[in-house]
Amino acid sequence: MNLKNQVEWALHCCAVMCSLPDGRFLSTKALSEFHGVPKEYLSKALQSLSRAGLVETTPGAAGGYRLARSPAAVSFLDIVEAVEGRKSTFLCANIRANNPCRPRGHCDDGPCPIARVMWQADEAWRRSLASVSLHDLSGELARTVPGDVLARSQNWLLDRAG
Amino acid sequence: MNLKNQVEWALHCCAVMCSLPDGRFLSTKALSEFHGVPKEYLSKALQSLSRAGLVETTPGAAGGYRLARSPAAVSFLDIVEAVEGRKSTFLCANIRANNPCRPRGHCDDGPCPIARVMWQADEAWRRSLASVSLHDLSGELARTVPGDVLARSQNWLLDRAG
DNA sequence: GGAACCCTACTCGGATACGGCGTGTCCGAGTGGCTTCGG
DNA sequence: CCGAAGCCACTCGGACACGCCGTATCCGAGTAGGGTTCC
Repeated sequence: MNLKNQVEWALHCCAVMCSLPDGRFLSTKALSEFHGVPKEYLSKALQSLSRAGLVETTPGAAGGYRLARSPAAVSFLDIVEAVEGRKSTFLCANIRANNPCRPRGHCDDGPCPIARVMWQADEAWRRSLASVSLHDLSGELARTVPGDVLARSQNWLLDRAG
Repeated sequence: MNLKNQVEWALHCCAVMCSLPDGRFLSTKALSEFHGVPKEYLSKALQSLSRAGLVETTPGAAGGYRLARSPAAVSFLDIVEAVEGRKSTFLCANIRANNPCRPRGHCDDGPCPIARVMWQADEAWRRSLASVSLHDLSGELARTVPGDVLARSQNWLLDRAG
């Protein structure tokens, strides 16, 4: 019951893409070196984001990624689901149907009450993630990270991207 | 990012233990046959519940499991955490520390803002699970499952347990 | 008839095997920008 | 001097290897109750 580390990487990549000037892209290479993670594997996470329509890509030299929408329109849930998938955490095998005392054809329709509780918790998790956008995160970062570190990071990335 | 199927089994086992008369125990064998799951493996889930103090055991013949507390005092979260563990679903590797522009010793204290959002969602998930008790589940079952099926299941289990 | 004994059924923990998936790497196809070469 | 061809860097997708963990099974130690046997 762990989220994959690609989720963390994708979130950090989206975070640095928030303050990307128009017309610029961040390459996988720059992002991987900036975060200290393997380039080829990080590429998988970015491809997931691309498949989900959260980021745009440009092929070729000076290519790379940038956000496809405004930071305020991208929630944590969007990113987590892009990487992790949209299926529920709890998989109901409907084992109540194995009850030897259950008449045939009974309990086959309608969700299992136990599954319903688990799915409600899943919903709460998703709601919480959906309530925070990349814009909110940017604000939080601007408040907690010294301005010079932010600016230097920005320049460091732009130096290495098209 | 899936909960193990043992979670589902443990929840169903706890559900049937709710209406167990005082002084009686349900054996692993009975529980496994009732739910149609492998006995030896279900035993692992029950052992997890036992380790967490949610159920009591009696060794020997006519032995088995019963709830250690009243159904109202056992939440879904208790059961899920007993089987799945108590650690968060999001593991923060603190990759922001790899930022080449970050001055040494900076950002090392205080949680990563991204991790904080993920942990808040985790908290929401846990709160949702903690808000439903086995007592609530029993009520829901009594409302949705026909009384004769409940009674017959009860007797079926008691016939096979001490 | 009562007590001691054995047998059985169960819990509990460890050991083991297998498969799937997360993790990580490598490679080839496609594409766009830059450099270089030729007219 | 200018256009075209080649080169390079990057994206994207697939293939592959490795290791961990969830799944599943088996076995032995310990224990309590019931049946059996012996006094």
